[in-house]
Amino acid sequence: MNIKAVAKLANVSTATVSRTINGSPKVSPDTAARVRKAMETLNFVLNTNARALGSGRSNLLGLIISDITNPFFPELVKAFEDIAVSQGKEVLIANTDYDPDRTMHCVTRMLQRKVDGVAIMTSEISEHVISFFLKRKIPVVFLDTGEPAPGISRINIDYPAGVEMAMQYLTQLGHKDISFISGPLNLNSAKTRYQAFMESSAREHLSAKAEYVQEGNHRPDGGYRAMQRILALEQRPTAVLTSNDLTAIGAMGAIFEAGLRIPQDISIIGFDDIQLSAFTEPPLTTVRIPHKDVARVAIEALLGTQDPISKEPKDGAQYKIQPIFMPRRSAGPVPGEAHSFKRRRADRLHA
Amino acid sequence: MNIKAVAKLANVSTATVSRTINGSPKVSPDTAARVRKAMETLNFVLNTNARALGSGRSNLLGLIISDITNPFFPELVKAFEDIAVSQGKEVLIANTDYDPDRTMHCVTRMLQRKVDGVAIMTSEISEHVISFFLKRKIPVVFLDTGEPAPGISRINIDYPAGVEMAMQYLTQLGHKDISFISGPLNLNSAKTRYQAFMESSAREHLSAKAEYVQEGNHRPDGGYRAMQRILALEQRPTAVLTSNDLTAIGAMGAIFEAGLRIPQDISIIGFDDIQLSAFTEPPLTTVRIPHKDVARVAIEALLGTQDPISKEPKDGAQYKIQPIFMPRRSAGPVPGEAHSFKRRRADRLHA
DNA sequence: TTGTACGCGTTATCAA
DNA sequence: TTGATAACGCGTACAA
Repeated sequence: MNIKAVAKLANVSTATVSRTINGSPKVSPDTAARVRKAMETLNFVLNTNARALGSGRSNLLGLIISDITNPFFPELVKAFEDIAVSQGKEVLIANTDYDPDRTMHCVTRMLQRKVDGVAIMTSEISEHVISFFLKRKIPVVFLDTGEPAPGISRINIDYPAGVEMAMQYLTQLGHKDISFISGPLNLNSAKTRYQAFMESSAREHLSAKAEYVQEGNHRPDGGYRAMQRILALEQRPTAVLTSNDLTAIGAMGAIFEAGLRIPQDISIIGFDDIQLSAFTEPPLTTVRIPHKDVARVAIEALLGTQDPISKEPKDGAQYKIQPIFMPRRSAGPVPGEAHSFKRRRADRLHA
Repeated sequence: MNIKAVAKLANVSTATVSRTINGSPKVSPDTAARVRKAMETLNFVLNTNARALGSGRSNLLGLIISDITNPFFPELVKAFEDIAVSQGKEVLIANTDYDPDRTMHCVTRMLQRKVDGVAIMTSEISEHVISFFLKRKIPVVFLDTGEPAPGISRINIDYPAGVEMAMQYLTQLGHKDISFISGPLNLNSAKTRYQAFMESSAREHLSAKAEYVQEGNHRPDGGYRAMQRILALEQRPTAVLTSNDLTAIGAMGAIFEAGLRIPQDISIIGFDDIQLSAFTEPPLTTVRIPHKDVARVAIEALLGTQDPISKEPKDGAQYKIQPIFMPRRSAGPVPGEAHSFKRRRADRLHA
């Protein structure tokens, strides 16, 4: 069940079989047909290991993410895979779980499998591992961290703009006491969002009480606990911004359990816009990260970043992705004040 | 940066390097040390393609799932990966999206990469593709479908038992009019759950109105729409069972939008117990599928199913997984009747 | 248009 | 305990 058996059955050389497989134009239609028939009857399956070994190319794109359990990532993975497949590439997924050891292990896997490019969608990666890829001339695209360089492309989500939209929305609704539940602050990605909040908060001259910022873990339980701490505060904020949707969902649980209403008593806004956020009660107002764009741009960067002639990495591109504000129903006017606030339709079905 | 360079630097043959890499006992400690040092200085990375080609083994376990966007699967993937890695295996993930063509493509990928075993966690796969794996003596484990056979293991979730627990719970709370929102009924997995409901419903002598069963799509939007249809019914049910948690979450949105309360006006129960279901409002009563057990058992089946001596597949094992009922707060006594119902604590933090 | 023959990096067999 | 060398299955010059 290798190329040789096919060649024998079709009465051609292995080279012709190989050419047929790879759609070479210089193989006569009828021999090609004969070869294909032989493959069919033999149930021939190409050995990609041998192919990669011989050609040096694996047709594999690596995708490193930090937490497959956070719905944002599966959505990203799916978009990435869809586009990759449409370009004739396959995807090798690796999950770091925010663990440095495991991250290193993921990088090794990518190297071992000779990927044609890697998208690193976790900011928890030491810059020096890039060199591993660069030395081997493997194109890299990063999300959310660092500067572009030859062979390295960067995708930056405009967090400040996203946070600003949310803050503007809240201040226009009369909120002045706005809390923030961050992600784990030892993570760069979380820190970036946190800083964006702090800057926006300063710009709007809001009360910058230290207790108004509580640390979560980007998971519901962290948001839940952080919200409990916020609710226990002497002077409770009237609105809460969270570092991601999962955090917001956890926080909503704590709010309801305290017998408060959303958004009448307290407003809440998430970040990411995972599919489920349209189906919480009330539907979650959030800031969407357009994950399809992220995926598209990542693959574009990976496939376009290597000069097809010299195999030298070209100058890496830099992409900026604009978040989109998604007003739903978890954020409303500040309590106790009259505001003209158009209550929106549910929007559950219309992303 | 191949084994040859390492051999040269360490003044040994490539065979010795290979033996060192693979921890062969018959290589003297000091030569091993010399080799390791050489690997270090050269930043040597093993080429797994070459290894797979030479040895015939890939160290790769395939995992085919149907919808990575459904949180149940990432949780399963993660558990599967964790165990696989702890056994020195890697995981190749493939997502079918319920698409037959794509499914076939996934199978081909597995074959091409010469996986050492495949876990097929989607029931949407024609039984004849098994032969592809069996012919090549690749162990297979299926979830939720078919009979065990040589080289094929099966994991069956006891859906009837799971549904029965939910139904018992509801009937004991006085419910007699219980609705069911199914998954897409062209899918085997959805059909199984649907049938379990129908049987349980008959057993409990419940009103088996045809309109009480509505078809969803295993996603929130499907649950939302199905619930709207149910709410429009002349005689509304007092409780709704759903085919999975995502469906339940969508249904809850529709209930709230109709101005009804959960569980005072209507009770709802999910299936799967995804992480988020503890953080909905109210927390979702559901039937847990213990995904860690599923993952553990799957890998056990894959790794134990091939006779290590003869390489002949052993008789496949059959495993039955018992679901676990997770009472939270979305199901309560039937409206308008006095019942002794202990309202549970939230349980958000304690799975 | 087709065939021959070598190389890819590793493992495995057989000698030493 | 180590070394030399033949596979493994495919791609690809180069030749025909």
